[in-house]
Amino acid sequence: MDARATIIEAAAQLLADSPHGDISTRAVCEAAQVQQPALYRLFGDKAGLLGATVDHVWDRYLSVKRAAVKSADPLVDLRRGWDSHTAFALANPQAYRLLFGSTVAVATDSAAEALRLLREVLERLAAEGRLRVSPAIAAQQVMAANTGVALALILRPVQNPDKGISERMRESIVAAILTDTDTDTDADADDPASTDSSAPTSESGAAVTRTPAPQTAAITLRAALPLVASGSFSANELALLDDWLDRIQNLTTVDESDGTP
Amino acid sequence: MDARATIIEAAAQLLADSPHGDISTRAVCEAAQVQQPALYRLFGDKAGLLGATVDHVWDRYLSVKRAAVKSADPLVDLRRGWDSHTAFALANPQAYRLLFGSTVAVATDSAAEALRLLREVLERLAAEGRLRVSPAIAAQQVMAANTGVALALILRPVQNPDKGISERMRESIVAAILTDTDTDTDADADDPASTDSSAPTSESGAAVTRTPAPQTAAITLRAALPLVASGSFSANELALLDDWLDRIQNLTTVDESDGTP
DNA sequence: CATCCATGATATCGACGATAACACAGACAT
DNA sequence: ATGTCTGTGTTATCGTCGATATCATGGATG
Repeated sequence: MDARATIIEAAAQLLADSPHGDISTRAVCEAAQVQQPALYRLFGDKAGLLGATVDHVWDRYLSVKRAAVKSADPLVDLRRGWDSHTAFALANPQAYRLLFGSTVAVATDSAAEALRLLREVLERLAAEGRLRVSPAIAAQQVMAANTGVALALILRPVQNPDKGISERMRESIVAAILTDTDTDTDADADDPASTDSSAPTSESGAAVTRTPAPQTAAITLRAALPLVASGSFSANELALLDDWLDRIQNLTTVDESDGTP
Repeated sequence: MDARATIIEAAAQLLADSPHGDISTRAVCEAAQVQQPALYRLFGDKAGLLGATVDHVWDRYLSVKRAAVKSADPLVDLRRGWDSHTAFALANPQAYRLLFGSTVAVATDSAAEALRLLREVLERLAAEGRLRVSPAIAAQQVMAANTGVALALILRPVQNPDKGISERMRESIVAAILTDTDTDTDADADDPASTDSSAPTSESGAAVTRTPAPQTAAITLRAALPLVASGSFSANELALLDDWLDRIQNLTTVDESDGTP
């Protein structure tokens, strides 16, 4: 096998196994059965090695992404791209941190292509007159928000145990960059998993828009609960009421026209 | 001066001057006129030194933030918090990267307090019935989006030369977490200087007049209660919940805690 | 005075990034 | 065949870094 490929493979493996994302060139050389000068002749620098390694990991990911067929609706492709971005970040946290959380290896080929694919989808949306802002600005916003949630999930899993934050942020950004006439197709024509829990309150369908959402009311009441704490309820009653309000505010979907047995 | 404070000051200075955010304990010791064992006795570890340094920079930032007076409209405070967060990231890029772009020194006191301040603002919004999601979820989303744009501005200034991305993202997230009746200001908020006075012109009238009355929230929730009836609650639970909401909506206690005119 | 603890200073260890110096093999032209 | 050039493998080394062992000193306190 090519020595360069062997070194990159070993570096990628060590990087994935490293808990802190820091690997040493010596360890890479030992794993790849190569001396240090060979590594420095091939990559010139440790940054070059890391860049090539991350580029390789991204390339494996992008090859799958490139093979994906374009949907008829570019909005579906946009959502798929967001989800695959988040999935890649969670699957390769160390490589992702190197690419999006540090100044090492900026603007590698794969990262540029990822951004290019995103822009292509957004330009398709713009061609259909569904974008509220320019594709360049929309791409900036989508990329920044996506990296924000991905880094939060990677770096702070304990503070952000909620796995739905990616879907929520995705729908928020989608609603922000799309025109108003397009915000009705958000929650239904999507992957069958559980992404419809993002914004069921106000605009998911015609059924709920008429009545005030109980989630919002529960949130409001819960926040105002300390004002009534003193006189009328015991501590236990308040605790139980708070539990129930929490249950209501976390309800996923309340469409009465759907799901009722 | 305290040796610990001297070391932290020197470390902060070196960190701010470092182009890549990597400082050595030896350089810190030389700058602070201290031997290495002293540093290790005081901070135990390099991570401890970095954590204390970043904590110190954050504390300076938070002292300004804490001193800021609360506005009558929590939405104004939310926007101010967002802008100051972005400004701090741009003013202290290296410290910001350490705190939000790496696993070093997670969950320090200052970072926790920053999140707590954000949650306080969001809870005030929730108490006024203007929040579409729970304060915890809204805080997650706001923080993730804010760090996303800040890191994009810091790490990729050439790819993101647009300085309005922070304001755009801010309004997108604001529109996403607020209820529909409150989302009328996102049309144009590009003015970077007058972020404090741009918003309240059109909405502060409707917003401030809304009192954080638990009675109103109870009425709203009670009206929406049939939507959550099936599935999550038993008939007896629903009956008791309805009784309690009735008790809350009939409360006659006057809230003297809030002195807003 | 004796004991103990906090601080200071020197030297050192192992790991790391990076490179110099040298050896060796093949390709090619003359 | 000889010489030169080039690419590659090997050893040894340099300077830096994080971290620590070791010893000395200087008070406090009893």
